[in-house]
Amino acid sequence: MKSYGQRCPVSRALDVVGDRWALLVLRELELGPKRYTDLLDGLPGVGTNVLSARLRDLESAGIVTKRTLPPPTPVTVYEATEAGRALRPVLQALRDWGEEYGRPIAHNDAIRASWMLTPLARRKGALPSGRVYELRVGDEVFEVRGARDGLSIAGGQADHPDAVVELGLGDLHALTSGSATPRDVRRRADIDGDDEAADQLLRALAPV
Amino acid sequence: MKSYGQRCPVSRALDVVGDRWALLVLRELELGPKRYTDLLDGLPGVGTNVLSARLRDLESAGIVTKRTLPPPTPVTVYEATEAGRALRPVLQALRDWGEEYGRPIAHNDAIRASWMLTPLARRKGALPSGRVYELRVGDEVFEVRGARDGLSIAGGQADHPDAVVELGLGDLHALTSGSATPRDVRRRADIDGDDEAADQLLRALAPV
DNA sequence: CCGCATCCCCAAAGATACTG
DNA sequence: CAGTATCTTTGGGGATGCGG
Repeated sequence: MKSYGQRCPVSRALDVVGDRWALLVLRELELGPKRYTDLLDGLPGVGTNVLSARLRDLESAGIVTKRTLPPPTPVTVYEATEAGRALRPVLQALRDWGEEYGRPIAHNDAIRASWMLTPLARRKGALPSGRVYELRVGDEVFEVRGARDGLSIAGGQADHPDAVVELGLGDLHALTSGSATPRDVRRRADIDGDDEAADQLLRALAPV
Repeated sequence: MKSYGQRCPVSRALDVVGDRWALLVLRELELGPKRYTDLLDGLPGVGTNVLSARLRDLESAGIVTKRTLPPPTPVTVYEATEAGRALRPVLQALRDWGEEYGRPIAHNDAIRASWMLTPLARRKGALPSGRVYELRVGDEVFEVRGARDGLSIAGGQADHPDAVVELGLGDLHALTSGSATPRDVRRRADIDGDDEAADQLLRALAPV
């Protein structure tokens, strides 16, 4: 994109992340590194050329790094750098504003589990510290951990989780939006491991 | 712009304010209502057609309102609505990020006094409550007020200011960036009214 | 399959001239 | 002053192709 050419920190920020899809790429990387195709799936509507261009831009701006994981599965993943993680307050401010004043929800909007889970990260005291859970929604898998300052969520499988909970996209949406209780969802969820832990996880996903 | 079509508050926010120039229009309205031509001047590089399109978009999105001031000078001004003012945290987060990670400053960047002053608004306890100042930089005029929770800045002339301080763009930049002291700037400033008040104002503009 | 690059087309932005 | 009209240029959406 062309620079605004203004000596103003707002416009200088937008010179870097003001391009279409740019901030949404960062949103996708909030829960950890992702592969190109997973980014494509998390950004429905983006063209493959646009995504690769945006990743190149963000990489040369020092906001994203491309890393190749070691064998035996040499996949390349994209990851937010320090500067990229520093955009979290921007994303959070946009999220807060969008909830209240953004475009109204349309019934054919695309939807992803990670979009519902990201705002729950760093929620205070929702889960016992040290507990590890695996949450599966559709083909998305997340590791949820209880930490002393709240809960953390990352994309990918969990190591030795206390419980594995699998539920549908609709159930997750109902749960996080408050239109269903943890108890409601529990009956339709597929639970593996400690039942008590699974209950903790479901309660942690419901609004306070 | 085309909607992202995603049920995510971040993208739903960007559906409304993600267009080029949109957030910068809100930046220009942070210090109060502005006329079309003043917006043009505060947004160097924007085309007249693009600005009018953006204002129309933002108005129909309920973020900006167009108001015609009563006679004898029937000028039309644009003003941020409640939803527009609610974008302040977004602008502030972008400002913070841009300071540290944004595009580096170029020597031919355009520059405006208001871009330097906006981040100073609502600064805590910088000026005695109730005091009123007028600050003139080039052809931009601002009203600065001491309030109990900090200082407030608005565009336009002040009513019965305790002091009127006029200084150059370079001096303001030097002052707010810390490369010049209030004492340095004072000698080159044009001061009208209470000298003590003028000193207060200059000190309030310098970094803590 | 994954990770793009290329191509074509259209919509939006840039630039400038002009008007009520 | 406050825009509209017009033209050019750029960037994004969509499809396809292609090497590893």
